Amino acid sequence: MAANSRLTIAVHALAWLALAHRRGRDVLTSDEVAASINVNPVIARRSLGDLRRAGLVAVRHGTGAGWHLARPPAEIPLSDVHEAVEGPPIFALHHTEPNLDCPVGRGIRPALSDVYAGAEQALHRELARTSIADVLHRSLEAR
Amino acid sequence: MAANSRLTIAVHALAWLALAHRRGRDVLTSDEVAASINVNPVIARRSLGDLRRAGLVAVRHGTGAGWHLARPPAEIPLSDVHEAVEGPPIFALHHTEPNLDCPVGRGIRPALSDVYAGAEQALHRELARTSIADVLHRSLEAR
DNA sequence: CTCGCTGTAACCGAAGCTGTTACAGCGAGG
DNA sequence: CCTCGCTGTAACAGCTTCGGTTACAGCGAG
Repeated sequence: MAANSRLTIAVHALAWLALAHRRGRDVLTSDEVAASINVNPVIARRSLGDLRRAGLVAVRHGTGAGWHLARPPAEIPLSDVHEAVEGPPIFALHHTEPNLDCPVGRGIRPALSDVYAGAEQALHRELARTSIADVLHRSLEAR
Repeated sequence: MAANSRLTIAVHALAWLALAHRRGRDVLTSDEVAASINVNPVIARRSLGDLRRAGLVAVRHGTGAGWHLARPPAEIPLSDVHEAVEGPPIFALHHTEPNLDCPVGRGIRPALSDVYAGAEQALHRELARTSIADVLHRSLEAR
């Protein structure tokens, strides 16, 4: 049960909001979003809250409340979604300080930090190549 | 304490083996490797075991036993190390099957699988640009 | 045969994530 | 101004993963 499905949940929610809007539904409640993803409504609200803080969705309160996209789906790259829901970095350095009597132990951390930063950037660039509109389009045709 | 430092530990071990070899030490014991990384010897052995299964290091048994690189350090890209010690994939799909009554729920999984596969490949390509020899060189000069 | 090191299994504690319950806050509509 | 539905968040349980630790069997050079 313990893996990073946060990006999956967020992308699913955004794609569903985009499709609902195209069908004339201006807003969806968190329960409706959760029902499509098949997760607990609180999970959906947590994800939607992350997306709201990142400015990707907006919420309406009161009677007839619900969520809607804050931008056209073609202008939401997955890299933005990833940033919005991002958990811990992919790679971690040593938990405990390496042995500084060893020449490798003294200099390896900045060297690895550079490599890991480059790897995260590469990931980010790759995710930027796909938008929510792309995901929605491929989901609908892949049937 | 719960992050992926496995790649860090493996790269550190390989760089230390490379440096020791350059200094005339043909093999290192797992205790010596662990002392430099400052981790428990069993952790070092688990990592070295992964690297041995991937053909990156070799082990000598009996008296005078120890570990040594199976290839020159310049021919060990970090992508190979990553493959050797790889844990779970970066992104996971839904834990439970999405709601198939929703058009998004029906088609989103293959669409996301493709995106995630591309992201992992981008990561792999980026890691392939750096070798153990590069890491060792930068570690020694970054003082 | 001895001795040092390898190779694993078993277990612990910490941390993260999902799932669940519970409850305060907000605002449109009556 | 009160009601009602939905949002927003805290608190907790259960599961999994990871590193840390102990313990022990296996192997081979001398």
